[in-house]
Amino acid sequence: MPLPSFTDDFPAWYQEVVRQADLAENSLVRGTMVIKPYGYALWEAIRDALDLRFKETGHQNLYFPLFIPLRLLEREKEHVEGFAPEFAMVTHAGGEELGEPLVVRPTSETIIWDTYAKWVQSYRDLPLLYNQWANVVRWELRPRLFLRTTEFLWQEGHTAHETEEEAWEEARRMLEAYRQVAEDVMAMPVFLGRKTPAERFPGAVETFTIEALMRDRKALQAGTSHYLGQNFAKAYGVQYLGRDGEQHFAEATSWGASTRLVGGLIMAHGDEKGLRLPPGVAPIQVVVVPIFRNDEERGRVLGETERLAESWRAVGLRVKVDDRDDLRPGYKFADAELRGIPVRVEIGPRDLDASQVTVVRRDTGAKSAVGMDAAATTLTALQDEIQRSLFDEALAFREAHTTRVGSYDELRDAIEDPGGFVFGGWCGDAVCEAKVKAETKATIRFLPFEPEPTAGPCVVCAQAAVDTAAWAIAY
RNA sequence: CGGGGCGUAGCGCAGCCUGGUAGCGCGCGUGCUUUGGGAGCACGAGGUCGCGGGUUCGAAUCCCGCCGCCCCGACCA
Repeated sequence: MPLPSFTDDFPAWYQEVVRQADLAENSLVRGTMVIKPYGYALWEAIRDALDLRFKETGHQNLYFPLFIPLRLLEREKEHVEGFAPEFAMVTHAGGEELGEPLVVRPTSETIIWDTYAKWVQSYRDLPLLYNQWANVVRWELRPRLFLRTTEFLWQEGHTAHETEEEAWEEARRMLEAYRQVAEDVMAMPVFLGRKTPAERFPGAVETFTIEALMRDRKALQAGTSHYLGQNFAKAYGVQYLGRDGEQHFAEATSWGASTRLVGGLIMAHGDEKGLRLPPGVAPIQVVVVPIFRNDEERGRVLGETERLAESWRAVGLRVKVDDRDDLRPGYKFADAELRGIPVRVEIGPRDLDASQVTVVRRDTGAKSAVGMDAAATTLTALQDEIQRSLFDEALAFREAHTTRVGSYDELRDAIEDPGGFVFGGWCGDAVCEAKVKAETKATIRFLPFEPEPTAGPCVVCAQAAVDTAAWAIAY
């Protein structure tokens, strides 16, 4: 089945890619999804890349329960108000109405900090550098596979520190971990910055974000890291005896990234033919399609194909031989393209006669003949080349869709065309922020860490700017 | 919750206005021929027509009620 054109109808294209490439499908309860093996493999690759960086920075995994007593959530006022509309609550269990409703976690700060209160007595107990891989539930009105589902998989890091400085460093360190995974593994360039108070995590003092640009020119928040100050420590009574002999509240951070990243991966690189996966996350890096016309050729080709595939696996490539008996090569080519496999190798009688294989890049479509002996080296080098090339292409696309403006008219125009990110001065007033949102649907995605001196006055009200803001229409 | 639309085979749809015993494409199964860009032919399997009630000799079709889903408006990884 051909895909809908992604320039004409991007949402339809997205939905069909997810379906046809066997990534996921909707399940019975609205907003819930079944993640299928190929889609889950993408998540595993992202998860492993993140987990590796968490461990490298000294974190350990642990696990907290799914259910949280409602009263526990209510202790941090801003936090509970922020999440209350999205709660899924359990009111009945064991055949009776519960004395106290249980909230299915929308995030775990509350139960974790309530527990940390028992674990933290002294400065010697700090820092706590913990992370959990879990599912969470936020009741969604407008679900979309991977991008916004009622239940999703994610990781949430929750750390406790002795000093404010340490906690700020932690929040920035984990933002950097997200940047690395997005850019170096997923080949998805991201901007880093702070959120405005309106877009901040409920209960946070500061929220940092990585923001990516999708091929329909909409922005995607791809990961967030929060400096929580002492808000949760105070609400849940996490105090320690300090080096100075006094009681102090612990300093906190939290940080999360979710299965939404799979959606970002699809939308950052996809094209008219389907997915284009960077080798860093591709479950299959090389697909081999054997070609033959009769039983004699079949035996010859399949034998050689398996031998070559094994030699490529031996150098560390993830190789799959598409030996499905009932499908013709043309179908397999299209199928491999749909699934975004970075490199396709065709091996047929003509190749065998010339001691070569035919190599086709998914990202550019370029086809070349490579001698069998050199193939392992060539294929390995190609993975790096494609990884880099996808990143460069995405970066060029983002640069072509990033504008700097000095007035409200320019802002409006730039949101329409070229779309993407629009940088301009901002006075810091939520009224100006809300006005832009109401009139253009664009929100402030982030405030860059380094304000741009050229940004000029607030593009909305012309008062003095205190920040540069990056506006975009977002998912 | 306000506005618009849709429920018929695994998926996408036609049939409904003008009642007469359910059809098309894709997919699925078997066989033969095919195989370097999404194969062809033949045969075949598969349906409580969203649910309940009513009108009628007869309802996917007409009437009443209900349920569910999708799209557009206020929040969110």
